[in-house]
Parts: sequence; structure tokens; C-alpha cells
Amino acid sequence: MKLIVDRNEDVPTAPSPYQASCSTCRLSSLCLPLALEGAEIDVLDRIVQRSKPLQKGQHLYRESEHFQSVFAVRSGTLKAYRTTDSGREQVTGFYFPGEILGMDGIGNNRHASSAKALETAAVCEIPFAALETLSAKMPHLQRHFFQLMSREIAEDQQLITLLSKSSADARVAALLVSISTRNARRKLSAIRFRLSMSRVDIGNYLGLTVETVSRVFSRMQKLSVLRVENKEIEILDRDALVEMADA
Amino acid sequence: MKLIVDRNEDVPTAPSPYQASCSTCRLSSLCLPLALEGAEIDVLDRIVQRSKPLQKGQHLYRESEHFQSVFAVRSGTLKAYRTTDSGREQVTGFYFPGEILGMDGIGNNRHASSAKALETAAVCEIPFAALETLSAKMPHLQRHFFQLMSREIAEDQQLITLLSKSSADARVAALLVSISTRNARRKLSAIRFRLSMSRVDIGNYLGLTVETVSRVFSRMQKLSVLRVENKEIEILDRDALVEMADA
DNA sequence: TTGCACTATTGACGCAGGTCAACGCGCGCG
DNA sequence: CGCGCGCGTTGACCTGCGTCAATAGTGCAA
Repeated sequence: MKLIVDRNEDVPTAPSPYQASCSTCRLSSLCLPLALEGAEIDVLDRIVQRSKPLQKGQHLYRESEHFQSVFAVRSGTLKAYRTTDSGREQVTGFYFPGEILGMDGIGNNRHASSAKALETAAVCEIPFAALETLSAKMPHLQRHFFQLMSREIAEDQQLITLLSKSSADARVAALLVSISTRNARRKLSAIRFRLSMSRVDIGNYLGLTVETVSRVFSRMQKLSVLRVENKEIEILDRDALVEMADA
Repeated sequence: MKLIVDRNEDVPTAPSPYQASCSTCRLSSLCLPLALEGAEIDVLDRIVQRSKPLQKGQHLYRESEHFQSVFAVRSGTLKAYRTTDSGREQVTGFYFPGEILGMDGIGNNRHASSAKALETAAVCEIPFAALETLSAKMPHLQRHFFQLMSREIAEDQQLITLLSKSSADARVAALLVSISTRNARRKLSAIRFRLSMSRVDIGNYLGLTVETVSRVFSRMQKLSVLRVENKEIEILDRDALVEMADA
């Protein structure tokens, strides 16, 4: 029995999806064009490259590869991760439609992390050199890109705070609240969604083992805060979840 | 008996230190002017504001205050920290001379963290609006500022990796290596320095308790990796330290 | 110089979450 | 359509670090 179906489908795309333009993209209000006006959007549009979708498990870029572009997610989900010297993998973020990834590569012209599709995913490639040139001409764009980077910093700091002290419950709660909020921004359900990442990825991201993540889910279900059926999540008591996330 | 004296004094300043200019600042090779040429530096110089030094414990800015400027450290050390909803304090970074802080406030025009001087400290204030205007005119500056922000992201991700899985030993080792490296960039000793932050701050930053930090220091001393005398640190075996930091 | 408050160290003990192990089930593949 | 293998869940046990407590050392203020 399926509990929830097809609730997380972004962009119920027409065929040949990667022909679209920023001006018709329904994510433009979250994405790079956010701060731009009609004519400006067209200019941006001209530098954006759309290519065929990534299959699940496929890499968008790899750590220490030459950095050339940042990417906007059009559909699907990606994870970013780095590999420590000792070979451990650390997930540093999940990216949903409308979000930008790859900005950590600007610093020294190499990607500081790898990015991999968690499911079939379409992205827009934004060549950074062109973006820079454009930014110098379009103050709105420059400002917006500064803001995007700044927010990435602020979000990383929030994760740092979370990892530094919070309990396993708080970590999982915080992730769910975050996903819920980001879904809402994309006009999707904030209370029912499908987790595109595995328990392993969640645990890795939150600094927990799979077992602990699983136990937390079970516990929250027992407390009627969540309903969990495999990857389908239903938030039954958002307030409780927010409270758990804080502590 | 003092083990080490005056080894961490940055800028053995002449009187009325805050009259200096970027072009004469010995930190300019690390700081914002890095990518600029003579004439450009002068333009930047004109927007930079220098004010009287902060005393130990004094705030440079506070979380959720209106964001107006980013800051470059000229001397001393600052810590950035955020306060969680539940009132807990989380140190998100330490800033040494030549480093830029406050960039997390650009995202939504409010500072995402507070910044406080750990000792007497001088900073340069760089009004962000002016920096934006200038960036649009000076591609080098725009590029460099993008890079600075990107590096902040990459560094935060490194901390995330550290907090996510590493042992107490690894965390402390990583911090010491980081400080050592940053000291070297400023042409100070990479093996002997004075920690300007308390054990409490270290623990908070690394997600550990004071007691654990203290025990780690003792342990490392016993293993002849470090010599610790209060805030004075001498690294006896840097390779060992790097190795511990990785695992 | 003395006094006091803050900072650091050290020890004893408990617990949250890691580790190891067993098992079930859903999904992709043939 | 059935088979096998990841993926997820659950239980039992173990351990690293947090907690609590006592003490020592440091530095500022008068």
C-alpha cells in the first residue's frame, strides 16, 4: 500500500525539458533571476546552459576538479560531499530545485566538494566567468549573488551549531523542518514529502549512524510527531518538531 | 616562569595606529587589497574606515543588528558566535589579522552572528554598499571578494566535516594545525604561539566541553606532541598533529 | 601585596549514541 | 514473475565524552 504518491514531483515537465528559459521557469522567483527584471533576465538567460538530465548516482562535478560553473537545480535532488584525507565521506548539503550549488569552488578555482544526483535531476549550468562579467554590469545580479553566497555561509553556520551540541533527535528534527520549509518555498506540501536521500546520507550529513537515524524516526513515530513509511514522511506535529530541533 | 613571551604580537604598531592606509599595511597581501594594483588600492583605501581599537570583550557587531559593513582584522583576535533559540552560544569562527569577517550578514541585511574581541583588537571597517559599487567597477576586487566568500564556505564545510565524526583529539589537533598555518601566512611562528581564546571558547567551537579540551591538551603533552603552558602552545611534532587531525 | 573571581586541570561516574549482529522487506534486474 | 541484494529496522552491548565535583593556578583590582 502506498501511503503517499507523487507528492514531490517538481516540474511536471513537457517533453524536451531542457529547452526552457529563465523567464518561463517557474523557479525563477527562488533562483538566480530573483532580483532581475525582464530585459535583464534575458541577458542572464543567454549565458545559462541546459543539458540533459543527470541519472541517479551520476556526478555533476567532483572535488578538486577545475571549477568553471555554478549550477542551479531545476528538478530532482543532489547531494554535495567531500572526502577526508582518511577517505571518509562527509555530506555537506542537499540541494533542491531552485537552489544553487558549486559556489565553494570559486575560492581557488577547484571544486571543494563533489556533487551527485540522488535521483534523476536536471540542472542549469551557469559559467562563472560569464556570471562575473554580467554581475559587473548588472548591480542587481551582483548583489543577489553576494546574497546567495552569504546565505550559504549562514546556513553552514547553522549546521555547525547543530552538529556541535545537539542531540540526535534535535538533528533529525532540524533536517526535517528544513526540508519542510524549503518545500513550502517551492509551493509543495510542507507536511508530506518523499525523502530523496537514503538513511545513510541523512546520518552522514547529521553526524549520526544509520541506526541512530532509524531509531529517531521510530521514536518520533511512536510520539505521533511523524508518520514514516520508508522514504515517505508525514509531519503530524510540526510545532513539536520545531521544538525538538531547537533543543 | 614565562615559557614564551610576546610571540603573537601582530603589528608592533607605531602610535596612533589607526591612521594607516591599505598601501602601507603589512597585511595587504592577505586581506582585501590582495588582488589590486597601486591605483586601485588607493580607491579602496578611500572607503575603508579605521576607528579606535576594541577592548577585550567588546562587540564589533551583534547578531540580527542591521548589516552595513564587513570588517578586516588589523591586530588582535575576534570570535564570531551565534545564539540558538534555546539560548546556547555557539562559536562559529576565530578571526586573525588579515582575515575578513561579517560576510554572513550580506544575505538578508542583518548580521547572522555576533563578533567579539578576544583581546584588544583593531579592525578596518569596509562599508558594504561602497564595496559593491567599487566591485562593479573593479573586476579584480569583485573576483577577490567572491573568492573570499567562497573560501569562508569551504572552511565552514571543513568544520562541518570535523564536527560530524571526528574524535576530540582530532578536533583539537585540527584547530591547532589551522592556527599554526594561519600564523605562518602572517609570517609568525607556526610552532609557538599564544592562544588568544579560552578553553571554553575552544570547546564551544569544537563541540566539546572544557574538561575534554583540557584532557586532550594533557594527553598530547604526555605524548610529546605539544608543550602546553596555559595559553602558550609549542608544537613539538607537527606531523603527528596533522595525522591526528585527519583521523 | 593580598584577595577574589575566573580559568584550567584532574578524577569518578553515567549515558547517549556508536558498534556489532540478526533479520525483514522492497526494489531493481533478469 | 521471482530472485537476490541493498536498505532499513531492531536489539544487546560497549565506550568516549559529558556531567559533577573538588582543587589548583592566574590575573586583575584595590
